[in-house]
Amino acid sequence: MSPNVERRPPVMADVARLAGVSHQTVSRVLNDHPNVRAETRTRVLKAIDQLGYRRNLVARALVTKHSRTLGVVSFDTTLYGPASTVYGIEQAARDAGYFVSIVSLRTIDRAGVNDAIGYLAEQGVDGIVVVAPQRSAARALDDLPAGMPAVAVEGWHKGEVSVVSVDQVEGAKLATSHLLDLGHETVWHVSGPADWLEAEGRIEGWRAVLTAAGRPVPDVLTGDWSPRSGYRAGKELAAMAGDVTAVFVANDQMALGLLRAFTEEGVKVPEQISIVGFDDIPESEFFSPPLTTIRQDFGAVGRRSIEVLLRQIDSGEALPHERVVVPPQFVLRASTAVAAR
Amino acid sequence: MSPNVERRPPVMADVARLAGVSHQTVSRVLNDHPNVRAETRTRVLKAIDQLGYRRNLVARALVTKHSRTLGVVSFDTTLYGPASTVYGIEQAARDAGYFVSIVSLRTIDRAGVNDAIGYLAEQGVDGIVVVAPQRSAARALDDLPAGMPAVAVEGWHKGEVSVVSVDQVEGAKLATSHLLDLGHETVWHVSGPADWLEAEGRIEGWRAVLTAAGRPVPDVLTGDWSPRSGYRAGKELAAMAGDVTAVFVANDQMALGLLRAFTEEGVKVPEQISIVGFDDIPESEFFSPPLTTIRQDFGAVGRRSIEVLLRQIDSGEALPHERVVVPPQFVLRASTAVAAR
DNA sequence: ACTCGTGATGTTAGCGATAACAGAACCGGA
DNA sequence: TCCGGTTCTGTTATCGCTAACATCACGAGT
Repeated sequence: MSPNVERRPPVMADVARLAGVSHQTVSRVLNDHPNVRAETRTRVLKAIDQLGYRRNLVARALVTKHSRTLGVVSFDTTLYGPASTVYGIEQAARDAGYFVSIVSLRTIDRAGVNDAIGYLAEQGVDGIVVVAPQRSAARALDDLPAGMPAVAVEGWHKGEVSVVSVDQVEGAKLATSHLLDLGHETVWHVSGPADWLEAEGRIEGWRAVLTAAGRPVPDVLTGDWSPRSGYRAGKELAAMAGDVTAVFVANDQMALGLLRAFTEEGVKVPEQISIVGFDDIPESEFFSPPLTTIRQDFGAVGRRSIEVLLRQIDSGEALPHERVVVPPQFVLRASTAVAAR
Repeated sequence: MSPNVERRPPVMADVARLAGVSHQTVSRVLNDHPNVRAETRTRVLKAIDQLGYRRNLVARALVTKHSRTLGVVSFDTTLYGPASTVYGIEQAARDAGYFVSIVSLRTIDRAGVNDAIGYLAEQGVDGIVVVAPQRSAARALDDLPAGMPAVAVEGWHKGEVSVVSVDQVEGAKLATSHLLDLGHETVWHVSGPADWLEAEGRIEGWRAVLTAAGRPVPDVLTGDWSPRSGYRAGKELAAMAGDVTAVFVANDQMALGLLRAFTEEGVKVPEQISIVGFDDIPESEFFSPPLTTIRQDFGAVGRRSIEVLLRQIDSGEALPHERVVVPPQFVLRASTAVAAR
């Protein structure tokens, strides 16, 4: 017999009625508008509390044109890199008072990324972060909805959008130089899949160092980031044991595969072959032997990308495109040693 | 000199004007309402295409009371388990035509989870998935907004909400039984942190098997899921090498730490000590030795939780609480062997 | 010829908030 | 005392869409 059998959540007007003010005053209290008498404010606050009122951000977004939601398009957030990046993005966004809506693509291609961006645009996000590590995905950024603030992460892209990424080339140089400094004649490379920009950057840095030092540049072995592909590459490399003394592997998971293959083939690391990985996943320190690697600060990448994006959103117009580069860090552990003579 | 210097995105009325129909007819076309003449439909579609119109889901949500967005509250989505679960949730949600808004907590406690749920509720999500592997977080589910469809994942909870999870107890039994079957006198256990429900379930299963077999139940060593904590536990265990012949470790990352510690201490796996892990992360197969472990199908957990949640949303009312259990799977590899006599 | 049902379309009224403007109360200074 | 300017509060319009109802044309049934 209660007057409201229909358990409708309270709206601003209900609060206003209970507090004996207009709904606009309630709105003012909620938005910290200065011109509200302290006594009125507390009365409103009390009413809000009493009714368990929560503001409806959908209605608010409709009139303000701002949803305080950011869209993130990513690829396979199961992988350590994307997962960490997205985590960093989400943390930074929330600290800035934004929500994050995520679309995680199974396969990545221009159409898929475009669809995702379209959905997010319909949903009214204020800006979009595209974690686009692949060339095909990066291209999708060319046809963003006009005026939509956006930033690409880990996607090298010379075009119409700001980019935040770890300096892959530099990281690869660090790894390769380290190995050369240890006295190795040359360094082999197990790379990531061809379409990935990160894979390309790492090849580039590796090749640059070898070339600059006048060393022979061995053929690249190509993996797919998985430990299994590293394992296969490891078997190949083990078969050439005499020739190969140093390998730069494009990520830590593949490096684990190499380690396993070498163990099976009786190749000792680092005595016979030195290995450097890339990423510094939490496991690397406990591989056997602990892996020398290049750390990527994914958290920083996430934070910086939100900074760039919010700057665009706040300015309200198209800013010149930024290019933020996060430096990689060399981590020395036990998988590398002076070349055997 | 263009008439619309102000580049406002087109709205339904613009489309209607161009197509020479009312905005309501445009709405009908967009929502696949049957009563629209084919010729009219194509005309509208053409106008939509011509203007590059996208519907405003915020306005739609305001009137329909459905945002077609689901909220996900999780903890540290950098970890393999949560990351995979969230990925599965996102995929399943999108297949069902829902967006996913994510809040990733840094530290997990009742207040934090409550805040997150509150934010999502304001944002107008149609339902909430809480990945609540800790007791403190699971309790937050008791004060969900009334009428909000919700499901807990990996959180054992006897209360007022549906739960989807992998059968931790069963997994632990599988692991422990395997070790006993191999002839080990008893099995030691390195567990996860105390507050975690999964850690508790694994202890429970392990203890149950030992007790049922009338074996001594050693003290539990407690870790924090990290490889480093496993490493520490490994050092302790290595010091008791003679007594310890089999260890069930609560996750694969800690198992890696044990492996490393044992390698350093010259303890051979599986010759001297057998190890079983939990999770089956992609790396486990390439540990040295490859790790025998218990696989959790996180993708299935994500899918099932969305099924349960959508069922609640679609029914429009409070359904009886479900308890969905996803079976774990035993994966035999090379880190376990028959007990030395 | 006159209903009546049905399909196709248009008109109107909100959804729940904020923006913009309007009005009331109160202040100090001439 | 009166006036102009702050402060505080209320009223109205609006965001872009869908729901509900109204309207109109048309063909079938009597």
